[in-house]
Formats: sequence, C-alpha cells, structure tokens
Amino acid sequence: MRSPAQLVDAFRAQGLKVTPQRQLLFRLLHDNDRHPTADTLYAQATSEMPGISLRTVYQTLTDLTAMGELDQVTFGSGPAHFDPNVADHHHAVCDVCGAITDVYVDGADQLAIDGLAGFRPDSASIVFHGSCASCART
Amino acid sequence: MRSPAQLVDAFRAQGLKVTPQRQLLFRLLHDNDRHPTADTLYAQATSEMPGISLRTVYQTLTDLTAMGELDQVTFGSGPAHFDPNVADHHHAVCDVCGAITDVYVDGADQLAIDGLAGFRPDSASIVFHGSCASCART
DNA sequence: AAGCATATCCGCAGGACTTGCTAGTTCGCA
DNA sequence: TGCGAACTAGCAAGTCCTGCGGATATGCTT
Ligand SMILES: [Mn+2]
Ligand SMILES: [Mn+2]
Ligand SMILES: [Zn+2]
Ligand SMILES: [Zn+2]
Repeated sequence: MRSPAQLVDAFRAQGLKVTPQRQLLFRLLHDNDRHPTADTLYAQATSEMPGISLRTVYQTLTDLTAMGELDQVTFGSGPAHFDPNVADHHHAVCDVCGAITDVYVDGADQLAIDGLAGFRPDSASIVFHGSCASCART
Repeated sequence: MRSPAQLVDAFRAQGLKVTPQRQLLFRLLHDNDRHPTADTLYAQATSEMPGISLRTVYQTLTDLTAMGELDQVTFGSGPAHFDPNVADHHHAVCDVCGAITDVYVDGADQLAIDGLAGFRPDSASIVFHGSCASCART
C-alpha cells in the first residue's frame, strides 16, 4: 500500500473524496504488518476519532481493496484480514496466539503438481499453521 | 471417509445412534469428490428424504468432522466445503465454474521458507486458483 | 414384544460477519 | 462562498452457522 500522502492524491485522482475518516485509516494501515480485521481497525480508529462508524471502515477497506492497495485474506472461518502488503507472498498463522506473519516461499510458482490435468493456475496461496516463535515453548 | 457400513459400526461403537438421516448422508458423502457444502448436501438429501432439516445436515457433518471422517475446507468467503478425502492433499479452485479438484503436491512439506524465524509449522495448505480443463480460458 | 432411558431431530431464535439503504452532512471545485 | 456529488452514520437485512427445547426415534433391557 502506498503512503497516506500518495493515497490522498490517488483518491482525488479518481474523483473520490478525501475525508478525515479515510485519512485516519490510511495512517492506521500504512506499514501495518499485523493483518488487521475490520473490527481491529475500527477499535483503533475509534480511539482516535470517536464516532467513526464501522460501516465507514468497511467501506474504506473495500475501496482500498478495489484500488489494489490492499489484499483481503481469510483463514478458515472468522473475519477477513486486510493486508497492505500486496507483493506476492504467503502466510503463517499461529494457532496459539493468532498472529499472522508474512512468508516468502521460494519456487511457489514451480510447485510440482499431480492431479491437475488441464487445470491452468493463475495463482497459488500457501497457508502454514503451527506455533509462532513466541508461542513455540512446549 | 470410511464406507457407510463401517460408519454405522463406528457410530454405534461411540454410543451414537444410527438414524435414517445419518445413513443417507453417509451415502451421499461416500466417494464424493465434489467438495459439497452443507446446502448442496441438504438439497440432495431433501430429494431423497423430504423433511430432513438443514440443522441435521450440519449436525451430522460436525459429528463426522469431529470423528476425523471429514475435513472442512474454506476458500475465501462463502460456505465451508466438506471433504471425505482426509489424506494429505491440496486444492485447485476453478474461478469460472467453481469446481474444486484435489491436488497432490510433491514436496509440499519441504517448501523452502524464508521469513519464518522460529515458526514451527504443523501443516501447510495450498490453494490454486485458475481455470479448470473444461473452462479453458482464451 | 413391550418398555425405558437417552440420543436425535427439527424448527426457530440468535450470533458473527458483512453489505444495502438513506437522510443529512461534508468535500472539492468554480 | 455556493453548489452538486460523494460521504458518513445508523440501522436493516443477508449469509452462514450454532444454541436451544419439546417432540420423537433408537438401542438396550426385561
Ligand atoms: Mn501478508
Ligand atoms: Mn479435497
Ligand atoms: Zn503465537
Ligand atoms: Zn471450471
């Protein structure tokens, strides 16, 4: 995702208006590698701007996703997570604390595949489940 | 997933009762590689047994999953899919027709990983998106 | 074969997450 | 500064799934 200042320009360039609510979300998302959910962002936004509505958070996240500034990722059931890192990468989910970390997998595009007769893949996504470094104590 | 006859025994062995509704679902799921949803199964079940409730379908799917006879898989948003193939495998999703096919990936457990400092993976799941053989794209 | 204790079934209410709707407000350009 | 388009906030509604409770069927006993 681009910087808040660049997003301001990008929104104006598309005829979208730049409101305080949107700018706040630009800041909360910029360089955020926590893979937050809409609720998480809503809680953070509320502490800085009481009165902002959850609906507006969802709307802005939808807009940013449509503009390619965010990816939306889901892990089984539960709410969607929003990812300002739109580079090609994968995820590791800690089943203990829920932390989600970015993973870069070498050769993910050259995975040897059986049973895919005729299937033409456009993308592959890999999700690791396990325990993260801080939860690894057994 | 084991055969309907074996599941009858397995349910009895656990003190679970074997009802016509459950036996119907055993049959609908056995050797089913379509990755059906609860709604899909409910529709099929209703045609053979009008009056069966969606609640019972969910309940039986939950029981079978708890017994390790089914896996539950999800792809982004949308309902869960149930998979009688509990062997270690992955999935290819056709973005055109929605078909879900099983994929066996060589060396999925030895994927070279960067950025996973200290993370201990228990499992990895890979989902390919693209177009299936019959939906061959331009 | 009949009875009994208990697991199951089904319908409905409710929860989690997300999107639709709309009146009133705010933004951005002239 | 003023206007029209876009936005916000609140609530309703949609989707998928689970909790609950009375009526019922199952499996075992006698
Ligand atoms: Mn990420
Ligand atoms: Mn499968
Ligand atoms: Zn952890
Ligand atoms: Zn297809």
